[in-house]
Amino acid sequence: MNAERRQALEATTRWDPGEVEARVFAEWIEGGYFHPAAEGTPEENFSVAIPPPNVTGALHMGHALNGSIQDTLVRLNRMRGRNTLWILGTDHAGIATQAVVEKELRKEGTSRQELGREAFVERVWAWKEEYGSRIVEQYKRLGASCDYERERFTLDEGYVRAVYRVFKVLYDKGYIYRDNYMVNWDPGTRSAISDLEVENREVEDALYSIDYPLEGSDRVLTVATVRPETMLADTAVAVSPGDERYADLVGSFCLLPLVGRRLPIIADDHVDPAFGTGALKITPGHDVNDFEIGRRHGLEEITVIGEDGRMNAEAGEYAGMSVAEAQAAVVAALRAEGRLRGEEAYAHSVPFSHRSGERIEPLISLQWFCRMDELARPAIEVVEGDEVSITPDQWKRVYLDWMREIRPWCVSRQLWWGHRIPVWYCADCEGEIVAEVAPERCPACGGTGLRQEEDVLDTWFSSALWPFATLGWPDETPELAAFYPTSFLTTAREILFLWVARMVMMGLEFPGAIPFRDVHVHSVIQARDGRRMSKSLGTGIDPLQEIDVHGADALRFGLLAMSSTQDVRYSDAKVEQGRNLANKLWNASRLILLNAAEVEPGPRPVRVEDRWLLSRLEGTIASVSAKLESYDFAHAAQEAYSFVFRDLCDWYLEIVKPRLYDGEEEASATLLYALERVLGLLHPLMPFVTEEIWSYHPARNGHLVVHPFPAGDEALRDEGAEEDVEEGIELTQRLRAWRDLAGVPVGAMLAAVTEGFEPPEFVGRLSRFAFDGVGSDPVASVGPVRVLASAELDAEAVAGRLRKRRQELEAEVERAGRKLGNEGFVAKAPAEVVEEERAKLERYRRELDELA
RNA sequence: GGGCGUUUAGCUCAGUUGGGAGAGCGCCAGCUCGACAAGCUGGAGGUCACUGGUUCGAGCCCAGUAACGCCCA
Repeated sequence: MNAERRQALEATTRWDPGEVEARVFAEWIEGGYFHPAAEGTPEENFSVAIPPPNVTGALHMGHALNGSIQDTLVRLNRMRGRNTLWILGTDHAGIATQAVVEKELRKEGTSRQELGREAFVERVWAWKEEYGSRIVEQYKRLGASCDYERERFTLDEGYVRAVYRVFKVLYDKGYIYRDNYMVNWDPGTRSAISDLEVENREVEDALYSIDYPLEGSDRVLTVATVRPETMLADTAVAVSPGDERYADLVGSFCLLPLVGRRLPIIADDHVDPAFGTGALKITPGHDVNDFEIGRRHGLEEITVIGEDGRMNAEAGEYAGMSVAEAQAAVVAALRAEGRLRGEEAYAHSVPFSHRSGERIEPLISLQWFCRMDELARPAIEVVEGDEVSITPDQWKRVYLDWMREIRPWCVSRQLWWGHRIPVWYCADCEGEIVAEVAPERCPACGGTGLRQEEDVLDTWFSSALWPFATLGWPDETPELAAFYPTSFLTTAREILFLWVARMVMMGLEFPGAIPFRDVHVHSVIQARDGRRMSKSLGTGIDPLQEIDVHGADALRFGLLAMSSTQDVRYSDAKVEQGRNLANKLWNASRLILLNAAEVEPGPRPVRVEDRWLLSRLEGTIASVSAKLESYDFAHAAQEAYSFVFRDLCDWYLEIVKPRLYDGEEEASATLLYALERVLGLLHPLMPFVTEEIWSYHPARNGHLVVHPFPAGDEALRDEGAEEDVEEGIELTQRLRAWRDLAGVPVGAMLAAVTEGFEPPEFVGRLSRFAFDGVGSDPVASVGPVRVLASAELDAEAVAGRLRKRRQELEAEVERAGRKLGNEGFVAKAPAEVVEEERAKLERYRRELDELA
């Protein structure tokens, strides 16, 4: 270390991440450490595909935790010498991105319709070029060691080929088809959305009872509905097949009020005879259940609400009204005709769009669907057989439950931004052509009047191909050969179905292998008050701001430390703990690096405490490694923290200081060796501070990011040393506590003797006791130590302390005695447990005797 | 309606196969001791949601109750 560097290290008494992080990150990029050659096999290599963030998005806490987890494992494996690829990129987020650009257009007083499709799509690309890299840049702030040279986007040219290939193959297999079917129509985005994009919420509505007169009779059939306006599209009334009240009516007709249409009265199992009057109006055009009933009975499907959310021409005099206006008008008309029997408050579950927030309008619409049952079968088997493991365990069941009940997926969206569905319609023969590249003429009739399907694919359709499309599939690229299947995937549970399940299905169907071996579902970080973190609620906490204040290492450590198998609240304290650990490590390193003699680092223990430290370090390395490998990040972080604070700093550095200042070679070599291993161990968790400290280490011969991760060295394990030093530590703490409670001045050196026990040297030094005491009588006992009388001791305080200790011991003797007096315990508990209890009792009795 | 999860110190959370309740933060008292006040030393603080059961012994196992949360329909 030159004089300038030395001076800088001396002067920096507090870890300051600000300038360092950007500089260190640039060094990593320059070194090309994140850009592996496409060599080796997926079994030898380690690869991860990032859950692609939305291109319109900004880094939030979910990304930050997810990124911290991935980067920790990626760095661990890279340091272990595996060829490691972490591929990143963004998805095009059809609805979100289109919405952002449409908003811009509105401000400019224009619209996408005015621009036309081609110009609009160009405009979105321009937006993407300008703002789309924001979130990628933010991942760098976190320290994420992704391969930024292999960044991908779901609308890249190559990626589009993958999407079209998949569409064509699934179409040819008959899985993808076009059908008039009931979909979740989102009036907000004017597009169909999938079941998974719908959220059901409790809503307080009114339940109206309406009398439908029976044909040729004075009787009426009363039905209940929360949507009276849809009665205009009623095509039947249904009752339960077993319902005796209506058995005679099945097969006859009633008349639809306001409209006058004859409605057949049918019997269907779906009707719950206990709900309302047991008679249900059937509106196949506007209700999911009614649609199913309608198809079973071959009912007419009438549509009275249009895609704009307004009543259409079929609604007659109500045409042009919004749904709410129509409802009011229909209710008023029914009341005027005396058909409204009742109205009561009614709470029920209503679907809303996750995309626009608007209430879903179930509509029959011509859409593209993908049948999922065949695709799901193998995806169920690989998880049942643990070929793909999902942890924590509960998520495996959730995945399987959903997969076993899987339904067709509506994959078309009425948008312009996305993968335009690769289907062309022939104007001449009305043929339907599916092709990976635009056909010039119709293969059936040779006609050239081809028109491409207007709709685009659901963004998740392309995201489902992420693990292999990012590696170049459908081409047989070196990347695909080297890195597929990927090693693991970590994600939030909310996209387990939306994304993870679909990746498994597509991976098995296309490259023909599972996309990843392990899926780890991480916790959701909630706001400090336990509410959901959300921009609209104003409860979000910005990870970049936390990085600005505390440093990326602190945030990473904090997030890992607070993560769990359940949801957790964001903990500022844990992030501060991370910051404190970085600072502690920095300062402990300064102590070592500025004072160590110029020696080759290596374990050179001379005293029991040296062997203790080396052994504890081995234990920590083994334990932290095992916890990281099993996705137990919180305990790994906790253990690393505790080793640095307690073992290394509170005890070892305090114990070894005099030898370090004396320039003792053995102590220096051992400390430098331990520091090297600690930096390696902590690097995956806190890459910046460890890399920066490493730059001052005399053994450095390259960046820490590719330094070998410390492997276990069983030869350094020493149980005896661990026991001896732990005993010394405990005694030191008892002596310190005794001093404090006996009111001894802080600096005073106390005289004492030990009986039949030679404590390690550091015990007396750190507790300020001189064990070579001569002369006066013992005035107190602390374990094996007899404290001798001296002027520093306040007799009354000492006596008080003695009384307190005696009370403690009496309570313990009483407790142990009672336990051993229990015949059941002595007879049935394992012998070793009983023996342990006897030994305790003995020890307490002895100390009590000594105090008397 | 079905399923899952949670309830432990003032706060946020750990508690492995049942054998004397832990951490971080906060709190109290003390400490400019040649790395660090983002620090050091010592301390206080818990009817482990509730009820019952199994057991020599339950935070942990079983049954039930309550509150909160999530997913699916």
